[in-house]
Amino acid sequence: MSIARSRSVTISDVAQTAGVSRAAVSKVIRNAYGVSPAMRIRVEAAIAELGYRPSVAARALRGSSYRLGLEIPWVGARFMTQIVEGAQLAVDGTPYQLVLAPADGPAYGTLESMADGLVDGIIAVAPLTDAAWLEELATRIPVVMIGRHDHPQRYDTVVGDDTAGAGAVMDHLFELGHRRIVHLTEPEAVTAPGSGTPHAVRLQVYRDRMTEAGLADLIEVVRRDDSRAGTLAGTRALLARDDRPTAIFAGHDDIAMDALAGVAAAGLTGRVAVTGYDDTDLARHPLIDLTSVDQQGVEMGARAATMLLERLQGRTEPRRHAAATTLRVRGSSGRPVG
Amino acid sequence: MSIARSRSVTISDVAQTAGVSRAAVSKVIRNAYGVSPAMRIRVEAAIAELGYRPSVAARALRGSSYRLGLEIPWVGARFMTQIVEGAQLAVDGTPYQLVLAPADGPAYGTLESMADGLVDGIIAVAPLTDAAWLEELATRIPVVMIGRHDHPQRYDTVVGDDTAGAGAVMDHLFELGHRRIVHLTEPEAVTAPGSGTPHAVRLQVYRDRMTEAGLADLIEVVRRDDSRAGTLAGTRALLARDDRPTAIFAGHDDIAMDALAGVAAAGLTGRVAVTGYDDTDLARHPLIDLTSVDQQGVEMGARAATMLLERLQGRTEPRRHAAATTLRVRGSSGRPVG
DNA sequence: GCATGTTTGTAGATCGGTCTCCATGTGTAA
DNA sequence: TTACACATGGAGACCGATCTACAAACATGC
Repeated sequence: MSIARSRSVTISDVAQTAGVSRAAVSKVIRNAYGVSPAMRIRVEAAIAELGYRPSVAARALRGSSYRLGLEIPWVGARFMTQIVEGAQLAVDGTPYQLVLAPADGPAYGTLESMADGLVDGIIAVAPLTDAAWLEELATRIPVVMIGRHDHPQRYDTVVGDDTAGAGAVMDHLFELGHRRIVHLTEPEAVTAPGSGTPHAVRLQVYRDRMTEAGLADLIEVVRRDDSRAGTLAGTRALLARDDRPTAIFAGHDDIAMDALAGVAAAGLTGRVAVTGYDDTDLARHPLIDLTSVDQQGVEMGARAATMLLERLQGRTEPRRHAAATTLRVRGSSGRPVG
Repeated sequence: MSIARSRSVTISDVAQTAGVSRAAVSKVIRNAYGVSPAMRIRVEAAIAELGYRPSVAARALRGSSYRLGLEIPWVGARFMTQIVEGAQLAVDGTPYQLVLAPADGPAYGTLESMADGLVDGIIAVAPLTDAAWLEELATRIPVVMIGRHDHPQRYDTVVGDDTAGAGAVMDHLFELGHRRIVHLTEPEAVTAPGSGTPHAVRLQVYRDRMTEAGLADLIEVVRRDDSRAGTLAGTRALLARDDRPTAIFAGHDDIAMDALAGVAAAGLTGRVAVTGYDDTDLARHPLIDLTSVDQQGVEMGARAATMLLERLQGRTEPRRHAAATTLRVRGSSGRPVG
């Protein structure tokens, strides 16, 4: 007994039931000009009676799909939770729906696929994507990028103040008396000098501060490779040395979690300071208690969505929002030991 | 200087460039029958030259959008990471794209909005959604539900073996010598008896096992309310009592994290056993080291996506996949203390 | 009463594909 | 050579909305 897929209710069905034209129904649902109260009532009754819902595909073909696409690198990244939450907040109450698309690396494929008519606008967290390519994309569809330090012409950016944030971390560690500080960050590709990614900036700040403090020869950058296991091994090797670091400045909280795991595995919990970035909910957990930089991820997500909505209203000049940062000092960063 | 939004390349442009009809181009991109090698080459050249990409909206209007929708309750839920990862794996290599939609509660709105033509099929994690409503939805679009113990006629289900999983937890705690075991779970709505949600089943198993063990009067169910703060307060109140529980069986790992936080805040870390469910990546972290039930979330996500793809191929009889569970014993669950 | 302006509702083109015929060309069997 | 099957490409309807132009109805001012 196979059930035939039931064709859904179209605008024509509503028009017929209400005894009006399709155009009239369209006007009612779009709240357009030229509808008498009497007709509105009849049409709305018909819509309710039939349970009509406009087809997104048909709408998108002519006008807009009322969908906003939010591309994120990996659902598991804790920071993304903040971004998504913020974006959702900003979109609530508007006629727009948020749609998420997970992507890998520079996300060209995912971004293209969203631009293929799925959504009216795009918010993306894609630090590696080529700026020129994005400019071109932005000629086809409104775009807001999160976490880029570039100054684009056709899209908006929302970015944290990584210079201040990373600076606050370094200040904090120096004040505690740390000198042998390691920076644990993302792979090369994500931190290439001049690439303008948040992690490139944080890395640069680390280097600069170390140098300014006369600790240039203690500069050490460890990269997390793709596997968590690799990061763990790297961290352990680092901690096994005689001149092991007294502090680890991790590029973000997820990396910091790996660092904490490495420190714990080496039996050094509490004896090596660890700091994170993003102030994710885990950082607040008493068993983690991670010093981290709050860059207002929720606010960033909300701003990005708001900017996108503005663009959909017609704005074309680029905007840029820089989120302020606050260092949240917690138990994971103590004075140097041993 | 406002840049006009550039109209994108359509199938007609390609047809003109290649000197063939629109229908011919359509055939080529769909890999349909009736295309000579010569024409294929010309058309493909034109496509490449113009950088043509078919409009999803237009395609969806007639045929399919090649998008699969995955509805998830909350991006922050750790278990969802596994589901999404699995689904992504299963979809990779097919012409389909995965699209995520966050939802709240029963998700009617979100599910409707996906069914409005955005996607060709739906995977959803929505334990609260009414079964009859889903049956109706499934007449309009293929549906696969994750985490439901019902036996639907028109949609597929992928569900963990909650009876075995929760049973394994209780066995484990009993073996360790625990008697005063509290079950920390979701709000009432999610655990209503007979609702068939995973959490309702886990709760029932808890009750049954306690009763079978002659511990009926020690049964105690604490619910996490919406706020994390509330859960924490509840846990602390629980732990402040003279007859405080020696073990907390949490409904899933995120709840277990709250429980661990509560235990830590009460200064009882290591003295109260805590178990979770889902075996999320956090459970493996040495600072958390949480005993948890592995129900193969990645596999569940992958199965769900595969089932949906099968339905898109034409299958209509309902299928059901029950994932096996394995208890991962870690440091968070020790023998009763004090 | 008539010209004019304002509402109100409709007809029909349009968006960019898919898909069902149908016409033509080519190869093969009788 | 004729008949027929089959391979190939195209014409045109269609999907379900939006939106412009326009017609009809109605109100207003002189």
